[in-house]
Amino acid sequence: MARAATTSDAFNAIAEPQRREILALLRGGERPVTELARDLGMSQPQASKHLRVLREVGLVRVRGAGKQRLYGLDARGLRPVHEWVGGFEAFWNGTFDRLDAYVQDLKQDKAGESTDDDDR
Amino acid sequence: MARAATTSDAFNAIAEPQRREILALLRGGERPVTELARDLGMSQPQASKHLRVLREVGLVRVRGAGKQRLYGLDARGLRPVHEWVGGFEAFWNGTFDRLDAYVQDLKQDKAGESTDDDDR
DNA sequence: ACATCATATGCCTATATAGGCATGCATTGC
DNA sequence: GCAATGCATGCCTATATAGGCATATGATGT
Repeated sequence: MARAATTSDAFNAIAEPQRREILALLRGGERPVTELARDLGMSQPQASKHLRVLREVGLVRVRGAGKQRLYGLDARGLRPVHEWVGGFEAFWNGTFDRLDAYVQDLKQDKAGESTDDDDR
Repeated sequence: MARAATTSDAFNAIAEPQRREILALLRGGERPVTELARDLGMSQPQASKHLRVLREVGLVRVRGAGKQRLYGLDARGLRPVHEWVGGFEAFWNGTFDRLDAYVQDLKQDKAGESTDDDDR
């Protein structure tokens, strides 16, 4: 099987750096495709394709403004991502540093190998 | 070109649901591959492969404990992700609701087209 | 040294992505 | 209606992923 579709998830959608850049740019307000493409140094088709992905996962919205199509941010879909990742905050904070705990173990292991069944 | 490597980024690494589950499980402490595989209903080789990706992006660490290899969480790499996504918090909060703002514009645009150069 | 248990790798397949390019489609203005 | 502008799509390629399966590699105990 291949990787999950980029459109399956906000997680997958934002895995692509350029899409992240697009989203970042859109914080400044709505923009037409061409402008995004120019500012990010990508081709118009590429921008359109990335925007399509972002639209399919609901991170972006379009509205036609005459000849143009203005893309706007809809960040609500990022909330679950933020929450999921936030669930690990304690672990990089040092507050609940599981890492330290086992870096200790690591050092002890240098001396005598322990079975460490207590950590399972 | 293909998608960026899963190992290129924490963003890419966590795009895969099973890898997210692994990370979540590891919050409970270190675990050997087999156990992870069993608990998540995946094959041992698959677990090993996912763990390899997680290890390559630094989200996970291994330490040999006799015959076993205990995998432990190293969430520090998730911090940048959290921060990036957090940069959008104002936009799903309603605090700085760009979406509302432009729904307003939408209505106004019905009447008179504005050049919007102020928003660039 | 050997059998055993725990993991890592290799190989094969199906899928689809990002990107380049050309072109279709839509809206506007003349 | 027609030309022009703004975007979306289609087509082609290279790449590599997730997963299944078999097997190599590693460490342990006897």
